Amino acid sequence: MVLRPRSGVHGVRPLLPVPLRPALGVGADAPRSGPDDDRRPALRAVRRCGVPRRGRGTAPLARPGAPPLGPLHPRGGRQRSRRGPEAVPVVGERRHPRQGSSNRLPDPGVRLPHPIAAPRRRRDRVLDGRQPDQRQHVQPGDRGGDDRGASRNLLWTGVLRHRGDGLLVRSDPSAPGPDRADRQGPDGRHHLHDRERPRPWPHVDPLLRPLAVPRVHPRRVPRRRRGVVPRARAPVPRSAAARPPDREPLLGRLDRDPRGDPRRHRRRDPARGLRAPPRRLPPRHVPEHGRPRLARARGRGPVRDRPNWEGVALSRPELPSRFDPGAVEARWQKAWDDGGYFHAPERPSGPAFTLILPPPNVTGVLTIGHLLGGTAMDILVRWHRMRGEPTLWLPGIDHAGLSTQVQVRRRLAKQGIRLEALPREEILAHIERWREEHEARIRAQLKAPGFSIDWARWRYTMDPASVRATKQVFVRLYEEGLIYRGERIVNWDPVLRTAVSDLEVVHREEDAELIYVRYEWADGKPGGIVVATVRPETIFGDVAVAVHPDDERHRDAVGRSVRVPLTDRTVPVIADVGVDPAFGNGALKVTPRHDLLDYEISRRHPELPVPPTILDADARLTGDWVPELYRGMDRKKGREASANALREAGLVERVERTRHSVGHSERSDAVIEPLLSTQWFVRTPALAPPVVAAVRSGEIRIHPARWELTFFRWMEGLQDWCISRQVTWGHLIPVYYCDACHAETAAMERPAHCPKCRSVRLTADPDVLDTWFTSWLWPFASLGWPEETADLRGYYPTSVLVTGRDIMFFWVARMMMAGYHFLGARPFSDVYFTGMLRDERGQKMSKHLGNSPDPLDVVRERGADAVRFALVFPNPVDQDGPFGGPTLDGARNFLTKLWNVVRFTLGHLPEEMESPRRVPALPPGAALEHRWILSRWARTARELDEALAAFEFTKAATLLYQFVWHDLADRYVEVAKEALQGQRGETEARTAREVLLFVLERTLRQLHPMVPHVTEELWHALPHEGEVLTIAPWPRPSEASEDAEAELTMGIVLESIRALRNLKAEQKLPGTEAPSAWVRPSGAESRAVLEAQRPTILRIARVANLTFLAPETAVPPALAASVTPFAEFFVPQPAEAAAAEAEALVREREKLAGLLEKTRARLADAGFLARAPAEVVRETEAKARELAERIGRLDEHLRRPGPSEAMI
RNA sequence: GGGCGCGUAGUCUAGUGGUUAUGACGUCACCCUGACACGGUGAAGGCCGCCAGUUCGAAUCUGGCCGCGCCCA
Repeated sequence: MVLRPRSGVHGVRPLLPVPLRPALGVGADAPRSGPDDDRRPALRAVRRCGVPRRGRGTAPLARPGAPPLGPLHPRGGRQRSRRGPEAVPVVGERRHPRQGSSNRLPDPGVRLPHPIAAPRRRRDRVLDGRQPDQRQHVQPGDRGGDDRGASRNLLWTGVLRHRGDGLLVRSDPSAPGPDRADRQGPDGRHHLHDRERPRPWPHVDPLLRPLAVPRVHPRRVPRRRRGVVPRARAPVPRSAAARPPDREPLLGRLDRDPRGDPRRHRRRDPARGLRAPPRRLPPRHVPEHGRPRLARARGRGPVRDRPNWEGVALSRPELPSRFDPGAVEARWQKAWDDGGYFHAPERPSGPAFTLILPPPNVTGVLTIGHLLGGTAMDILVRWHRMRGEPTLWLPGIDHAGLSTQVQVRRRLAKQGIRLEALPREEILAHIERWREEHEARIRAQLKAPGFSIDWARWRYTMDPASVRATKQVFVRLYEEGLIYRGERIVNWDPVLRTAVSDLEVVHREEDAELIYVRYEWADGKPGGIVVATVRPETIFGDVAVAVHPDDERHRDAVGRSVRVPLTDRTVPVIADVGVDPAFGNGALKVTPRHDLLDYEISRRHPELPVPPTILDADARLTGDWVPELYRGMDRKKGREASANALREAGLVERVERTRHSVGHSERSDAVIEPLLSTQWFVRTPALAPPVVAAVRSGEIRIHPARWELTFFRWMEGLQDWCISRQVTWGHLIPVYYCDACHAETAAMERPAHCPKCRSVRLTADPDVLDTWFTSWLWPFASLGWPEETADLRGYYPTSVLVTGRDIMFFWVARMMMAGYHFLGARPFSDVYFTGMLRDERGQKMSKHLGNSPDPLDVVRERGADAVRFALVFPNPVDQDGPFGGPTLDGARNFLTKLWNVVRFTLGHLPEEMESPRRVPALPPGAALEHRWILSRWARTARELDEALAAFEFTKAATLLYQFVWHDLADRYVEVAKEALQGQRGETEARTAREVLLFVLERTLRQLHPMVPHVTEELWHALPHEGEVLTIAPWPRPSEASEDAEAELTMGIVLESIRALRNLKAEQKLPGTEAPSAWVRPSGAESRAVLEAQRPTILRIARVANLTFLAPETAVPPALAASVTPFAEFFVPQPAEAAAAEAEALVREREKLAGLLEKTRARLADAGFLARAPAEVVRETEAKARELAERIGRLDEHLRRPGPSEAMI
């Protein structure tokens, strides 16, 4: 290493003065501009500051999505001080006059333990194995009262010196009292003292108290009720206890056992010599349920966990330290049900928000995919409901004719019963039983996640109303000539023995033998024409050999006749443009009844005979044209037999291996047999124009928009829709045939006689309708159509359709057709396609792969809210995203964080705190952080609304996640702690409480659509107004105002903290240590900010003091430095850190040099100077100056003498 | 074969013309800190798939190539 500086000074003083407001370009005219607008240069300037954060991160500032600062958490500082020398082991307020009576001031510099903490202190002591008495007279400057080293001294003296006695015990009697027993929660959960106290929150509907006061919850029963030595409180591990032992965790790490965590072992295992000498633990701390809570074991669980060691009631039952979804979810789901909040009004006042649940197959089981869609729907529905709109989420199930019959058939087959052999009534009875079983399960699956569905409006596609609607639609289309019965090639499922629609056919590539068969000339001349086929068994149905008219190779063959191999028949060679000359030899055998293309060719050649069918409903060879030998063979056997016969006859020219696409039935997986048969069809192309127009005009919007393209492509190539199915289960086709005159009649009811010949002998059509023929009416049939119901008037058209794009054609497009055709109005205004989920290995989740767990299981194991949040964060709902253990863990962790923020807040709210009706008015001189967090909230709220309006659920979740965790918990709570605890006076305390409560309460509302249960629970714990959160009004972002100046100033504070902490870490200073620090601001403005915020910086960065240096002051040696654009920060550098520091400095310098080089190159470019916007040029110049100066500073510091020569 | 989409730290992901490229998971180090160890602090980790082009300037726009996925045939 070239440079071996003796002293490390990290970074160089920046050129940029602190760019406060003037530099921002933020005027009153841009109050709502986002972070990426003209404010950016200034933000960047701060972000650019020279804190050596190699590799990642930028300054946080007003950047909502990019909080680079780590959470602020004072490690010691004031807190540590409190437990410091004068850590008197107060036993309880009433017994320790020293503590509670504020009129007896201690000596300056002597700190009393925080009164609230008093009981806990003592317990800590006891657990430490020390007697209280031993600690009674610890003096300032003494070590902090635990066994963690003399380094505390530094902190101690530093804090004291710096702050004087300003941090001493506050004596304001109106502040939260010192007696924890007096501090009631705002939630009304006064398990012990309700009797003695008035209800603190009279506005809480008393009816809800049983809900708000979850007495039933065993975890909430105060410890002392259970006896003096409570047992481990058994937060029953859902993992081990709740899950049947034979079941594997579904999603990996569902039940991560903390005992398996090596880190914990490390700490707990004295044999490993790392820490934590074995302590004598009270019996209750012995982990009994596989979940050793370390903190608890060390006695730091929630207060209510502990025995009442003083005999003093802990009057505030706290929330447990973690959210336990099980009981909470059930309780609130019941409350919502009982309250009828999800029942849409019969006659909505004003425009309603309507959402139709895509009806699941009644016999199916919901998958995680359904949960994804359901979560998206619930977010929308709850959001709109909270915005005060009449909101309907209508559920239902689909009779799913074909797939239901398949499943019932399978079940019967296991009992040795062949479904086809049963009479229709019996089949229907079997199906009905099956439906009952599954419908209950589906309901449970929809309830478990907490979907806010209007259960009272549950519908079924076999409801009488639906039957009526279906029939009516059929008859109407029949009368309009849009339904017809015709002979067409259909996709025949030989297993289910029914036709299926194109969409129900799945194509798969399969290997096959392409056999080149010579069709000999009929006139006996040598040679013939060679036809390539993969289906030699269909030779028996040939009526011609076709070649392309332009194909030179076969020009002479056209018009001649060939003998069909293995038969005595001769057929002509014809020319047709439908032949693909590139396939095989360019000659095609034409088998009209068993191939769509062949059928079309034969229709263009009327001279060809109409052949008999050679494959029956079971796809066995049959009919007169098939030689006796082959009759009754299935396709596979017939293929082998005919191929062998061809070989023996010497007609096989050659055989190629090939891959071709084979259609399989979606339901039975049977190979689809194209088969000419008589079916009913809808002329869908006639229904398409208004639909296409609607999407083109934006009357119906598709999200994400790129699917419009796919949509149009399909709509433009529409084929007639085959709607008849040869199965039992479904809506019967309402058509009757006259036995006498064969007239056909479509009618709602069976006619008494034939309208033509008056015959009374009529036969009903035996077929049923495609299930989708009912489903496409769902948006209005489920509302009562064709009756003019109130629901139909009030809730049609619906608002949003959320579904998977795999049924875009099956269902979505057809619903649009039906909506326009039958009601003349769009069925919905927006279509939102969810993505698909991948498992942890990136595989698509599907029932086929067996990697899609039952939503019920996942919800049971992980909790509904965690699952819901995991589905929208951090994974895009509109794209395919992963779903699994880590994602669920992240969601759970977030909920725990939220939970604990509320828990913390509750601990700092006085009893009389009221619900935050409006944004708190900040008194003059209120601390910066209050303005800052309100601004951050307002910004987040605005962006949240924008995201939700754009169906950007992931963005919405991310915004809230970042806000709650980074802004609120890590920064605001940490910074405002001091104020909250009353150490900055009552005014500040009140402001902090009001601001915290406001922000938290609003944020809970905003999170509610995503995670309804936990937010409902927490909301009731806080002062609030209204019955339930579910119907609380959605917060308006404008309640608070965005304050760019506050965000920028706070950014400087946060960045200073980061710089100092970073420096400390660089110097290998233990995190517990609080060194002295120096700062050299780059200008008066930054100096003002830093001076004003000095206490915060000291506390959060955990430095003992902060000395301001004048710009020209020489920096003492042995200081390491960090440079930001607004100030240079210094901390002492231990000798042993110098070398590492030097390396870091060099690396930093090299990096900056590289940047500078790039920047200068740009400035040297004439094109850049000429064409780039002036602002960009200016910025670049400033950047170059700053970089140059920082490099200069680095060099300067690299040359300074090291700490060995001049230790501070 | 046609169409659409996607390639950004080990993994997932944000980012639609000027950022020292976002966050999370995982990794490493320190830390049980009076809300949270499901936690805190700090760190390491990226030729933004490759090659051209457009542009003063490209992760971002265009084209080609490579790889992957989906849909249609």
